[in-house]
Amino acid sequence: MLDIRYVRENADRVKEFSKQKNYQVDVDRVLELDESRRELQQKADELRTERNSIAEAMKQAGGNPDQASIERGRVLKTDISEVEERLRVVDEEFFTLFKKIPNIPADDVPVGATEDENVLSKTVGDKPQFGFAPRNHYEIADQRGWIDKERASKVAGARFAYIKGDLVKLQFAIIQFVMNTLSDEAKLKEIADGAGLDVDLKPFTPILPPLMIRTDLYDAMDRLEPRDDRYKIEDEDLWLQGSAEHVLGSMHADEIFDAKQLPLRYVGYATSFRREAGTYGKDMEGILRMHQFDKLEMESFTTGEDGLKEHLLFVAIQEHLVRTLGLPYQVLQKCTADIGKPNARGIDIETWLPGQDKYRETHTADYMTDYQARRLKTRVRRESGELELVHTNDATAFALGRIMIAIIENGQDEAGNVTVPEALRPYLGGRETL
RNA sequence: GGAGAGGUGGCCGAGUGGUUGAAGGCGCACGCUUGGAAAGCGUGUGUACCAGCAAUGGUACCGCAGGUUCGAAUCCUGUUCUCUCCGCCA
Repeated sequence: MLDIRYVRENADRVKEFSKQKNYQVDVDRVLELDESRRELQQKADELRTERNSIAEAMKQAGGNPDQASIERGRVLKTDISEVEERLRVVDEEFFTLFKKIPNIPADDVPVGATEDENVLSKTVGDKPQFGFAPRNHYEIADQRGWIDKERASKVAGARFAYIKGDLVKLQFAIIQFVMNTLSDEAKLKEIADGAGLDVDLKPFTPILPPLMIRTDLYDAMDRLEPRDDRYKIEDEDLWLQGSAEHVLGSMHADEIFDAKQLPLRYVGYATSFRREAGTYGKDMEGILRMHQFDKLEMESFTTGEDGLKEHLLFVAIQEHLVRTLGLPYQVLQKCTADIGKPNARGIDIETWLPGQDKYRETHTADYMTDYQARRLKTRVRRESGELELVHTNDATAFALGRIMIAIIENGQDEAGNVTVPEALRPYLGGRETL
């Protein structure tokens, strides 16, 4: 959520940015409602002031009954509840509309109407050359007995899979590799230096979060909508999370950090759930798009002035991870229409998939400024004693399914063996191929 | 699932329907003291919204939502979460 004071003073900019991000919001109506809720609030305050002073006078009088005051008190009571009811109605409409206003994009976010207008900012690594027609991950996995979707379909339906054998070992190797990298200060220094970033080197704390989240916190994270893409737990006020971001970012709701505690960095491992509504028939082969997938996700809380640097650090970490696995990739600066509603800035990394002869999205980095923190009420007390909202960043470390697809397709040979990236070998008993 | 206990400020912990935004303690900040520190002493120390240049003032908040009352942290109802015991269970 934005700061309403900002909207009052910059209505035209807010309208313009909302349009650039493809969100239709009636900003004028929001301001109208803002005005009337303040009027009603003031009215309610005045009535309560009178009620309180009557009660005070009554108290001074030793609690003796005074008919006039009692009468007046009764009238005030109904007046107050009447004003409160009007306020409640206005508030409801106000917040419903106000929540729809997206975050303001950072200055350097390219303006674009669709994801086709994302800007390619760099391409890294050489695509592997094969002396044969490279196959896609599913063909290889099928041959190797790594993925069983037929039985998964019997048990759970479409977009589920049993991951089996060496592919499971590979997943756990990747997890170890990431956890070790991100909790190592020396590694972070190497990454930050490589990207020319002067940042705090505090390591990430590994986290295994809950996979369910309450409605109010999900909404405060601005990740509940569209609900069609979420799984609701029947008879409970709970949803399955769609990304560790959702349960990590909401972790410190209603908390006030001491400035010294920041930056606070987490790397969470979580199985994520998505209904993939509206993608029927898309990416049905293999495990590229599943209802359930495992993901390593970074999340951090910083001061406002460190937020952008943190975002850049996250992207540098993502690049480091992909590069260290020897995978070719490209970095895209997402345009206004694609960064997402709570985002001020967003970067995608697409990794080369020879089997599809395409780069496909494997990573996203989101910089939310204080947009999420405002509703979560996650704040920091500065040295001066001032309270400020924190800035939140989240970014994929690895979406395990997708990165394993990339490893399989880039590392394949004609026989269906897969070369293990060197960085992962220590976690696979030194094996060079799977 | 059954039974019971309890949610008060950064933390612990008082609280008889009105002098309680909230005792007391801890913590923290500043000052005094000291060669320096500790101890000791003193002062201060919640959040949000509204008005105001500011000082400040008003309102709300004692898990949450209702209700009773001139007046609710305190009484009533519902609800939620935590803890303990039993049951079940990895």
